[in-house]
Order: sequence, then C-alpha cells, then structure tokens
Amino acid sequence: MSTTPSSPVTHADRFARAREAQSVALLEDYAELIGDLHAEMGEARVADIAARMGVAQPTATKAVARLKREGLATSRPYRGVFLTDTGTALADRVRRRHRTVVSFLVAVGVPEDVAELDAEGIEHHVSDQTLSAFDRFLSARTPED
Amino acid sequence: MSTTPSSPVTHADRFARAREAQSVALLEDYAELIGDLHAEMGEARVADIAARMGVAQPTATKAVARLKREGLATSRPYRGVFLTDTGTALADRVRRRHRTVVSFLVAVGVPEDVAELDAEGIEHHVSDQTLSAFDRFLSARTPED
DNA sequence: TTTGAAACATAGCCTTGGCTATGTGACATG
DNA sequence: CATGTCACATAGCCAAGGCTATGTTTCAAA
Repeated sequence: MSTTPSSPVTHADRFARAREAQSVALLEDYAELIGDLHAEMGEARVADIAARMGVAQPTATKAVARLKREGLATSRPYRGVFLTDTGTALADRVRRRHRTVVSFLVAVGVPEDVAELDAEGIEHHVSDQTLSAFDRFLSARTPED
Repeated sequence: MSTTPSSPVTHADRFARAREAQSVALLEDYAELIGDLHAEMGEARVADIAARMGVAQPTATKAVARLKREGLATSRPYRGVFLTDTGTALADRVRRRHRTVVSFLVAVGVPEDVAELDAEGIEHHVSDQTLSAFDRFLSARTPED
C-alpha cells in the first residue's frame, strides 16, 4: 500500500474514477469517429461508423442512439449522423488528446505503431493535468513545431 | 496477426484491442487486490475485497466467481479467497506494471496523486513494449534507485 | 448451548455493448 | 414504374458488472 495517511483518495475512489472514465470512453470514440468521417467524406453513415469501429451495424446504430440521448449527435433515418456543437467540441477535444498521447509515447521511445495501439485505450484515462504534463514534456523536447 | 504491408493495423483493430484490454482489466484489478490483502492481512475475505473495490458485496462475490472460472483463484465458502499460481503471477505482474506507470507519470511531471488516479485506468492499456519504454525512461533518468 | 450479528451466498433486476436474424425504407436502373 | 439491392431499424439474445433484498453459515459471547 502506498497511500499516505493524509490522502483523501481511497483505493475505491480510484476504481470508481476508472469505471466512470470507461463509461464515457465509447461515446468519445464514436464522437471522434463521426467527426473524422465528416471531415473525410462529408458525411457519417451508420454503415461506415460500424465498419471503422469494427462492430456490427446494429451496434453502431445503438451507439448513435446513445449519442443522441446524451445530446452529442442528431440523425435522421436514412440520412447521416451529425454531431451537435457539444458533440463537435467533444470530438475535437478527444482528437487533440489522442494526438498528444501518441506523440508523447513516441517521444519517450515507444514504437509508433505500438503507440497508436496503446493510445486508443490509454487516452480515455488521461486527466487534464496529465495531458498538460505530456504537453509540457513535448514542448520541452521539441521547442520548434 | 496482421500481414498486410500497406495497412497492417486498422482503426477497427485498435478498438478491438482496447475492448479486449478492458475485458481483462477488472480481473487484473481483483487479482492484484487479493494479493495485496493476503500480504497485508494474511487472508482475503470477500467483504474486504468489496470494501476496497468500492462495490457491494455480491458484486465482489460475482467477481471472485469469475476469477475462479478463469483459473485465477480458488475459494471455499466462508473461508477466504486464494490466488492460484497463475493468479499470483498475474497479480505480481499487474502490481509491478502499476508501480512503473505511476513512477513514470511522476517522472514526467504529473503530480503524485493525479498519477495514482490516472494510472488505475491507464495501466491496463500499457503493452509490454510501452512498459519497457517507461522502464528505460526511468532508469535513464534515475540511475540510482 | 443457545443465539444474534457478521460474513457470505443466492436470486433477481438494470444498463451497456456486443451479436444475429429479419423487417422496412430509399433509390438506381432496367 | 416496378423492383432488387443496399442502408438502416427493430427485435431478441448474451455476458459483464453493477445493484438490492433476502436466505444461510459461522462464530463468539452470553
């Protein structure tokens, strides 16, 4: 055990936080993907979402339903899926975070393909404070760019 | 195994891997905790497991059942829970990885309490290769220990 | 030795995120 | 303008990981 006596954060708190992070992880991934698809092809169809996520089409439909419920997306049947302003903001934030995490991992010596793989899971658990530390590390190592 | 030279790892592959990592994450956490409890108090009772994980007692019971199913633990009703050799090996590996991740985060400037929080989620997505990179980074920065 | 509280098991329910199978809407094309 | 195909929706199933409520065991103390 490494818990300091003054620490108000218990073991259980940490697990609760990790559970919480996990519950929004998928929303984040789907939101980011929809943003990507719009950027790449001008629209996000359920079939494309499913293909990119590597899931069956009804799974993607269900995810879109949840995005709509959470106010992150809208969609009309047989038209595409669209991010709301909130959804777009989320997608942008997630995309930036993803890039930072990958760059950071590469910067500390992780092979690029592995960095890309690991980042997919890691990014959802990186707090703002940790992300800032990553950014600081990167700009310290590469002042230009 | 991906053999295609042009596109070895697809977007979907990454999600699949993250999903897989997530599915074993809880097993890892419970195994590590049971190991900790044995080290600290000589036994691991379901009630203690539940308290530490911040879940209700039946949830812990169910998790123990899954650990048993996976060959990671054994238990006799109203006695304690015991890790098998496989379970012990897993717990040790997870504990080492957790410590490395926390130390690494601290080393790159993340406040210790935040590092502890984030590591709980991050560690399950850190591959062996990334862990090696973290270790290398740490020993390069702190030759003594 | 009885008994009551604490520890554990069991039953039953919920949500999430997968899946398959199948129904239905949209649209190009013959 | 009929129709086949593709995109999407819907229904229904599963496992995991949560929960509450309610039996059972165990064990110590009266």
